Amino acid sequence: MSKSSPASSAPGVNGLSAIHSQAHASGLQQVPQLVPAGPGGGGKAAPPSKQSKKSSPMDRNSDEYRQRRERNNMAVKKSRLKSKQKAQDTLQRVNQLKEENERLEAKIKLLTKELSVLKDLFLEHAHNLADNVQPISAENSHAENAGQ
Amino acid sequence: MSKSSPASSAPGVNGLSAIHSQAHASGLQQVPQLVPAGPGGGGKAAPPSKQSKKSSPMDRNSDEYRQRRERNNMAVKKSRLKSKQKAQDTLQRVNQLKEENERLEAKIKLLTKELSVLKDLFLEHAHNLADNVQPISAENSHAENAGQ
DNA sequence: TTTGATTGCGCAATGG
DNA sequence: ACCATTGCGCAATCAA
Repeated sequence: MSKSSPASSAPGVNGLSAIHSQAHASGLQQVPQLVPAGPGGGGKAAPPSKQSKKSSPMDRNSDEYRQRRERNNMAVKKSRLKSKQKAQDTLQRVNQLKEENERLEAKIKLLTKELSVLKDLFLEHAHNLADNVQPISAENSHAENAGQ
Repeated sequence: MSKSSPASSAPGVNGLSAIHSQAHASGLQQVPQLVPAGPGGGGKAAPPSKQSKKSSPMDRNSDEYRQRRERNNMAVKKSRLKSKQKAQDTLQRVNQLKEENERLEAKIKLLTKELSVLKDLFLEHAHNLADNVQPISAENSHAENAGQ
């Protein structure tokens, strides 16, 4: 993360048109072609002897450079593939979850119904029992007298 | 900062040390203002009649070119943003579904338990009834008198 | 035909 | 030093 992009143009409002042709730092490659003399600017009188790779813009013709680029390109490709795959998996996961959800909901519906039936049966029985227990006053309709 | 070498001359960059990969020119190269013959080989002949499309090399220094590029860059940015957002939404959706799933499962568990309890009660009653109905060879089993 | 939207790709900076 | 990620620009292609 992080976003330290060089300068680049600022899209924005645009007036866009004034600064073009500017070499974009990143996207455009214009290759300096050769490594200037190093940061020191002027001179560097021959430092020790080992300074070959590093501390220099690294020239793009270098074999090493090309190699690194190629490797990176592969890595990028791989990474992107992976990323895409993951996204797809996530999407699949959504469908999977949706299905399971439906399944669960159906089950709930079923259970609810079963429960309802059973409860009704219970009520019926309870009434029957009540009738048995209190058949005395036959006319008394409702009113649950509990106890005996 | 930086240099402004608009375009004036071709980079001179060299080009490619070797004919690597395809002619696809990707981000590199500022190619002289000339148009290649087309993507490699492809040879998709142009449709009959109607001349090819852009026969013009379309110079990259062109004002119009820069404008088009800029527009496309914006579009690309936008598109990618959107894409990223969508992916994020999908991820969120997954979590949402997962939550609901848990909720449903909990409910199922509850209902199942309730059902189980009711069934047991039911069996008990059934036994009681049986005892009442068939006390004949009843050795006084275990039954619990319905009492209430 | 034009124009925005997408997509594959390479480069470079940066994170690990 | 190396690979993995990520933002970015370019160009080809799609879709209106």
